Order: sequence, then C-alpha cells, then structure tokens
Amino acid sequence: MRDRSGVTISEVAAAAGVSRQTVSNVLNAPDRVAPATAERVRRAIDELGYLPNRAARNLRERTSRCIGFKIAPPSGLNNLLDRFLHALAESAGGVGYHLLLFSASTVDEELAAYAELIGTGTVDGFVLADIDTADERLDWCAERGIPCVSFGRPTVPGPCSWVDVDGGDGLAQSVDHLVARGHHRIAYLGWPEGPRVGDERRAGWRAAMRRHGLATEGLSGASAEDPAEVAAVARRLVRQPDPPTAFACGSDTFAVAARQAVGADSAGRPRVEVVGYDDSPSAALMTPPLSSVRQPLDQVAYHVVDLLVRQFRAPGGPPEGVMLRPELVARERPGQNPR
Amino acid sequence: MRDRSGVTISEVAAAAGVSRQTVSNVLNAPDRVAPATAERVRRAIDELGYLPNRAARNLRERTSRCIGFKIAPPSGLNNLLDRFLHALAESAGGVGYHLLLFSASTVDEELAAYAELIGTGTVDGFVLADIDTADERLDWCAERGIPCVSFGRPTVPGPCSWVDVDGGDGLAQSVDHLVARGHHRIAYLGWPEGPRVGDERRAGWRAAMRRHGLATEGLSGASAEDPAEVAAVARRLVRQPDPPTAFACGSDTFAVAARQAVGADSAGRPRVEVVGYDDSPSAALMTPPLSSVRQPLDQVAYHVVDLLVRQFRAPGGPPEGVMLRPELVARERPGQNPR
DNA sequence: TTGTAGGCGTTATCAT
DNA sequence: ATGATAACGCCTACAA
Repeated sequence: MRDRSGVTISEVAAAAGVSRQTVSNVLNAPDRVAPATAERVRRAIDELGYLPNRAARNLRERTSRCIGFKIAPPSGLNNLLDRFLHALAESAGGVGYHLLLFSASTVDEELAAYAELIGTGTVDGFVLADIDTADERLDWCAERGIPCVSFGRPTVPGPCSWVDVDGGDGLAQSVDHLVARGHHRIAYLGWPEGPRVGDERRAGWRAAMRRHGLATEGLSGASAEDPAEVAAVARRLVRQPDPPTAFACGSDTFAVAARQAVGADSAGRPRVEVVGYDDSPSAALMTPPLSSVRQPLDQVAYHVVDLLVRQFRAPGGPPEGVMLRPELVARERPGQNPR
Repeated sequence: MRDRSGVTISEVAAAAGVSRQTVSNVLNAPDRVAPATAERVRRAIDELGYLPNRAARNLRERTSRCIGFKIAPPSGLNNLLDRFLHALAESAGGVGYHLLLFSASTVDEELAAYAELIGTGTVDGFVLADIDTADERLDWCAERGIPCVSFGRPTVPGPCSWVDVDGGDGLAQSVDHLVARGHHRIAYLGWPEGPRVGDERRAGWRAAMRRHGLATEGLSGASAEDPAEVAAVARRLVRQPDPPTAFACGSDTFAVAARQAVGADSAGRPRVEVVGYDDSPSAALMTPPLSSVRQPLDQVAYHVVDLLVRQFRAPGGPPEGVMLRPELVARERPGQNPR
C-alpha cells in the first residue's frame, strides 16, 4: 500500500516469512509452491502493493517487452495513424508488451534510431509502416537479424514478415457496390501508376469491371492526391461522351475532391456517386455521407504483434505474410441513386 | 561492430586495457579520465559497437527515461492526435526520453495502468490529454506524487502542471480576421455552454465582438459536433432577419458542416465565410480552402516535456501552467469576400 | 517444497 | 587518474 513503489521482492519475502525465491515462484511458477504458502505470500504482496521492478526483470531476462514504432512528421491526411496506433497499443498490451514511440525525420536518422534502440536493449523489435516499393529499412533490419514486421509489403517480396490489406479486393467491393446500385460507367480515380499502394487498387478496379463485363476505356483517372489536380481529372472524365456516373477512388481525398469538383444537382445531391477508400473520420461526416472501404486495422495490429512476438520467441524463422480483406462501409440511402 | 548487441562494458574495458569503471567514466564523467585513456577507450567503444544496456542503467539509476501516454480509442475526428504524438515523441527524444504508449478504455483501466506503469518503474511520469472540467486523473496522480503534466487544464485550477492553448485568443483572431474582411454579423458555432473547451472559445468570440462594437444577440449557435445538428443550427441562424454573413467556429467540424449546410452561390462560392478551429488536414484540402485557428502543438509538446522533466529532477514542486497562443491560418484569397 | 548463491550490466563510493 | 567493491531487483540453477 505504500506510495511510489520501492517495495522489493525481499520486503515481501520478509513480510511473508519466506525467501525471495518463494515469492518469485508464487508469481512465475505458482505450481511449485504450497497453496498455504502461496496464499500467505499473495497477501503480503497485496498489503505491501508490491510490483516487480521492470528494469531488474528486463536486465535479468535480456528483454524489454517494448515494441518500437517510428512516428513520422504528420503530412497530408494521415488518416489511419490514430486508429493504427491505438490498435497497436491495444494488441501489444494484450500480450504484455508496450509500444515505444520515437521520431525520425530521415531514413538515416530512422536507421540510427533502430540501431540504438536495439543495441541498448530498449526495444525488442519494430513495427514498420508506410512501406515503399523496395524499402531499404526491411533489408537493413533483416541483415542484422532485428525482429520487425511491416504493415504493408514491398512490391518485390522482401526478407521480413508483413501484414497487408488487399486493396484490389477493396476496389472490387467498391465496383460491386456501384454496379449493384445500377452504375455501368464507373471510373477509377487514384495515384498514377507507379510506386505505391495505388497500383493494386487500380488493378482491382480494372479486374472487377472486366468481371462485370464493363468497359474501362477512358475511365482510368490518375493524379496526385491534391484537390485541384483531382478536380481537373474528374471534370475531364465527366465531360467526355458517355461519361462515368460513378467514381471508385483510391483514397477518401480523391473521393472528396471528385465529389466537390463534379458538383451537385439543384436538389443538392451529388451528380456522381463516389466511393472512397480508408474510411477517414470525415467520410461519415460529409453530407451526404461517403461510402468508403475500411481497412481492418484492429486485425492488422493483432497480426503484426503476433508475428513480431513469434519472432521474439523463435528468431530466425522464415518471413511470413498475412493478407487481410478490407470491408466497404456503405452509407448511401437506398433510394439515392444519382443516375 | 558485432550484431545484436551483447557487447558489455566489461568487454570494452578488456579491449581498452582499463577497468569497467573507467569506461563508465569516459561516458558519464569524461573530465575524470586522462585524455589519452579516454581516446583509447572511445576507440574500443567504436570498434566493438558498444552501447550501454538500458535495463542495467535503469535498474541502477531507478529511472526509466520513458514518458507514458494513454492513447484513447479513436472517436470522431481526433484531429490533433497525430500531430501531438509526433511533437511529443520529438520533444521527449530531444531530452533523452522515449514515449511509451498504452491503451485503456475506461478511466478505471487508465488509472490501473498508471499505477502499474509507475509501480513497476516502466515510466517516470505521464502526459495527459483530453482533460475534463474536473479531471479525477489529475488529483489521482497528485495524491500519489506521480509526475504528470496535462495538455489542457481543468476549469478549476488543479494540483498538476499544465500547458494549454488560449481558445479565447484563437476566436478573437477569427473575429478580427472576419471583421477585417468586412463582416459585421459574425455568428459563433460551437459546443453548448457547459463542460469543455468550448466555453473559452465562445467567450473569446463574444469579447472580440464587443471590442469591435458588434452585436452578438441571436448569433450564438450551439450544437453537438455532429454535421446534421450543426447544419440545422446554421440554417436557422442564416434564416433570421439581418442574418450572419460569417461563422467563427469552435472546430473544423462545425465549420465544414456549416459551410455545407448554408451552401454555395451559382458560382460555387460559399454563401457565408467560415473560419474553423484546429486546422485539421482537411481544412487546407477543401475547396475553397478553410481558414482555421492552429494550435502550436510543437510548442505545447515542448513545454509539456519540459515541465515533466523538471518534475523528475525536482519532485514536489508547485504546479505550473503555460498558456500558449494559437495562430489563425488565413486561406481566403484576397478578393473572395462573399458579402 | 523451500532456501542459498550467483549473476544480468551498470554506476557510486571509496580507496589507491 | 584509475581500480576494486558493492548494490540496484530480479530470476535460474542448484542444494537442502
């Protein structure tokens, strides 16, 4: 019951009239101690408010029970970060780990931080996000045998375990949803073909359209994730003959910008139907609310932590990957088809 | 240079032909060791890639060099969290601390987590955010002598140090800005009078209006931070005789909802001018972009960490408060006054 | 079932 | 200026 713990295992042992070892056993190997003794020790623990010292335990067990995560300077709408961090903290806590946050502005700084955190034993491994096409951080960690799991995967299979969400599946769901609401001319709006996540989503859109027997000619829009550029592309798309009546988008930013650019009819309803991606908080708050593909970040975090902890226990295993399905959150009211 | 540190101070000492203590001194009290010896030791440190073990150091120094932060389940648009967390991680890193994130769903869970983290010596203190009118967490920490600093302050001065941003000042800036752009009928849109941050902002609006000699009668709008409710209030305000031509808002959510509710003229320009609060990422991405009051989170984080570290060094001091000024980010183009 | 001994890696104290 | 000794609090062997 004393404040600001300074209660040690020895004090508990003294209070219970046993040796330190017995107290330790009560906590770590309860089966090796007589029920009566255990009870007595437990009472002493409660009364003294004993909590095992983390540093001592870490020192002894050569572990930190901490998982490191680099938090990048906020840029644009980092929509997923809050959700992901919370999910991560929760998953980690569930298996007795904590999340240790640190910042780094450049990749070199980041790698230096990794080296120090591992070298000092401050963390046991890392979670990486915002994975690039061929992310050097993954190889860097792998070369040094540093446990790490990434949210997102490099285009070329890398040396590290990963968890990812199938963007192609997400866009298939967007297309299916729009088709079910009567659309045939469905355009895609997303990043230009190239390095990042966008490709998978665009390919998913194309495949789903083909599956439905729908044409994609002239319906593939690409721009930077900037409202003005998105607007220009969206307007160009709807001005062509046989224009799209709906947009499936690579992110909510594209969706919001497209909807604004194309405008609304006299009743204030959007002239095209739009589906976003990432289900950012603002999606639900728009009028009318925006349907959007939601990534299952709780599951992502669960698997990330699971893979990481498994590496802690059995280092040197082969990299594993976990692919998860996103889920479209439909928010249109039934009768509201703009066609 | 070996991988996965296991290099200890003893190995460095052996390599340099000195005692462990001398190595320690080279790192922690360089003035107590001869330059030549120091140089030799430093070379050994570099060559072996020695990094002092954190757990051992923590054990010895009865410190963790970690600051705890509870991350709440994401709700609504938790706009500031990414920015704040990054700023916090950066500030903490700057003074040799790390940020330790954990989750808790209820206040009881949160307090239990605090007790355990402090009791086990996993963290040295806490940063608290989302402070309530009379936040029991503050008293709880104070009673136990647990170092903590809050971002935001309770309405009644509490027992803990805090850093806050002057919301009244922010709204004064909003009003000044709108007045400078020719508005005289400026309404406020924010939370109902009562428990939270809103009050200060509403009072700031009222005071600024008075200072400009402008009436506030019938211009004070209140609702929950929900688009539909905001829309209703905004519409009601603009339908009255001598309606407002501008809204100064308590958050970007109010601003976005108000702008959408009141609509745009035939040229697509908003019918009222709106200023938000918090400068959420989407503010800059809207069309036209939204002016918004921005909280200086880097400074907030700096002071939070500073106050906390000061408590670590000299426990038991009186609580201190730091009040910071926000800054309006003006985004209207000069000629675009909707009046 | 319980107790004793030793060491995890570091730093503070004290002696040389 | 440097080194020996002890201790931080815990846990794993081993001994009783």
